[in-house]
Amino acid sequence: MCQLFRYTGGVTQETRWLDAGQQQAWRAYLRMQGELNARLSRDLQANSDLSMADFAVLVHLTDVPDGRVRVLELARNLHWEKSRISHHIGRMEKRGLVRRENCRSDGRGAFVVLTDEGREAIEAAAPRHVEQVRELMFDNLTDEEVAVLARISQRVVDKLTTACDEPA
Amino acid sequence: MCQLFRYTGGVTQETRWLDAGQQQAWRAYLRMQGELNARLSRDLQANSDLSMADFAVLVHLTDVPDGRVRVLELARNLHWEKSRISHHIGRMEKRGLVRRENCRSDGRGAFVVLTDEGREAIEAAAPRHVEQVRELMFDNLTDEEVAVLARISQRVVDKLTTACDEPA
DNA sequence: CCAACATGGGTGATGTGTCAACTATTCCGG
DNA sequence: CCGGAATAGTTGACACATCACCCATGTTGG
Repeated sequence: MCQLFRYTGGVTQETRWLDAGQQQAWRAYLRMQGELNARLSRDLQANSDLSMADFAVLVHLTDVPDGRVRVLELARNLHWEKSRISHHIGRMEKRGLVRRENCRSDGRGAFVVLTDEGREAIEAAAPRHVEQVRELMFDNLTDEEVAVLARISQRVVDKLTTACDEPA
Repeated sequence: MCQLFRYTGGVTQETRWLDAGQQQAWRAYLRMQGELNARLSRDLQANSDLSMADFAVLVHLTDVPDGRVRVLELARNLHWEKSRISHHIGRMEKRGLVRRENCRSDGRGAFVVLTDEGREAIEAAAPRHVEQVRELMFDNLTDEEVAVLARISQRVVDKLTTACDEPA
């Protein structure tokens, strides 16, 4: 996922390849993305026995009344597919971090509910994880760089959400 | 992977939480990272029947004499673990994109070799993929933003590679 | 020469994400 | 009130990444 754009030959059509600066930025970005994720995941797992995905789910549950959310609302909020949520909730349920509950008002629906065990897990995990994000990312960045990162990310996300029909 | 840092209460220790700007940047970054990856992967798969990982391997192989590399050199270059490479090469071999070859000079060793089919696959896939990276990412960014992204990424990667022993 | 160790690489189990297909309920027009 | 469409959620098959462990070959000190 890192040397992606060394490839610059062999195709004769008029493809708009990346210029040198863009190539460098893209490779550096891919590498940061891959390794930062790997590192955070590994340490979170080792320290707290949670994956980043577990963490995201638990965070959202602590942030919602009664620690109860409808499954698809959780999915929308995390920008996950419904099947991903479903599988993941199943696995977390097995570990006792959450439990499912039927919804009275809509027979199709289900709630995901934070268990005490889940709450303890996230409260134990969060400080260390945040500290690590700070250390690996933000302590190395100026305020302006943080602002630019936010701006870039937001712009790309916007582009992604508008460009969902185009044939690519 | 996106609402990670709404969590700001419930812990009384003196944890250095993220400030508002950092939280926003972190969430936006996580979301960009997740969705950009998902989108590029999905389209690459749909258009060319390759994953990002396949692509990365094939790119490296086109970039090396005879399209032949030792397995661990490939791993080091992509910053992958050896078992990841091994599994992945196995799957790519089944699909005819690469093949393995024994190494005479070192009986333990093995080469990964690009097949004609693999070369055709990467040459067919690359232009569209690059075009999409441009469209989704670089066409939305000023030159300065690209430079900042590269700088940020590089600095975080450096931090990651130096901070490999610390207890997190 | 040989025992210990390092190195190159593979394997199987497990957790995870995606896609397509499925079930069950609810909604909505006639 | 009934039949079809939409909605909520689950399931199974598959690709993928990681971990721990394994085997074979090479290397090195005695």
